[in-house]
Amino acid sequence: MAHKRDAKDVADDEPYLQIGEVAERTGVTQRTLRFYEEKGLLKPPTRMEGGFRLYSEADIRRLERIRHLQQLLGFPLAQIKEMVEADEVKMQLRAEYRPEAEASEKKAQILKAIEVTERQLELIGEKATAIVDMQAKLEERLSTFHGWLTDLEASSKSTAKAKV
Amino acid sequence: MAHKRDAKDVADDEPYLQIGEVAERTGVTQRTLRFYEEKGLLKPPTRMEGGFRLYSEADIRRLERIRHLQQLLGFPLAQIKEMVEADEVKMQLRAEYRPEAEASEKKAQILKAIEVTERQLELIGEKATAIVDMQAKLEERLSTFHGWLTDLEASSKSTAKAKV
DNA sequence: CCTAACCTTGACGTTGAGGTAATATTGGCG
DNA sequence: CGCCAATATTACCTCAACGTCAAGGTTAGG
Repeated sequence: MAHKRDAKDVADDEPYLQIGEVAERTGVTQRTLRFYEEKGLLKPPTRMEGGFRLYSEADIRRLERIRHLQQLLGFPLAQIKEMVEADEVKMQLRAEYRPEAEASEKKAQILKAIEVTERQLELIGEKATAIVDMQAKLEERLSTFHGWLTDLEASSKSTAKAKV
Repeated sequence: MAHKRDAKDVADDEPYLQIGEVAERTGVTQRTLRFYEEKGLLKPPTRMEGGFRLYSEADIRRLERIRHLQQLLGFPLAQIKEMVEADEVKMQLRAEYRPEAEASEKKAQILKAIEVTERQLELIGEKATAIVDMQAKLEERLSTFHGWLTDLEASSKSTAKAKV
């Protein structure tokens, strides 16, 4: 078996993962991880001296977010990127938010957050409504069919009676 | 290929369109039309003796359905195909449905329709719920931000007063 | 220091969904 | 009939999103 690494010379407290472990844990291939990095979807992770990538939990959360969005929305990676970046901006604001900051600064941050969130809503909005009412239509048809079915059973029963 | 059935002895009361007209009317390129045909998303349309394709209104509706689904769901064409085929089955049933048919036959048809519709729901179901609650979450965050903003304005007003 | 297992970059291959170009027919009009 | 725009078929090109392979560097246990 593989030797288990002692791969941390960064911060000993945080659990850093090498690319292979991330791949295994998330079901994403190593190639895809490098590819996402290349495309700017994942920020370049920290490395050990040898150059091996070391992913943080935050990196992994981001990765999972990407995959989720990709599955969910079927958008091209460029748009997925926009989405995750927007998330990141909001996280950032949240982290930097100090109640004792200047009001004008806080206001600016909140405005930014609002802008970003609105953009996200814009990206998914149309899709959401369309998919929902497609679903509604299907469900309606389904219950129509069930209705027909029960009608049918009822009438077959009555004809049976009529025959006797 | 053998000549399965005659192409253009269909009455010309129905408006048939050539590929170029379809392309123009729908915004889909000719290439894409042929491609979809190749992939089985569109059934081979009727042809004139020379071999030119002649599309019916039904063909066009199907095409538009395909494009809609593609936009909407972001599924691969293979799945889109499943979807439209399911639609087609239902149309078919609807067309063949005669109230004077045998009950057992009608029942079978309805059961088929139900099965197919359930499959369609299955295909979009998960996606629909996921996207909806993503949207909900975003909207919630948005209103939270707006809340913060009004809080902020309120407190700035009060400090202004306090200063004076 | 050696070696197995892991990782690196680089380059080329593949698949899905078409675009583009070349060549050959066809359809309709004067 | 002759001409030319529209169409058919075939074949290669592209772009995204990875897969795969090669050649070599890195890490840690023995």
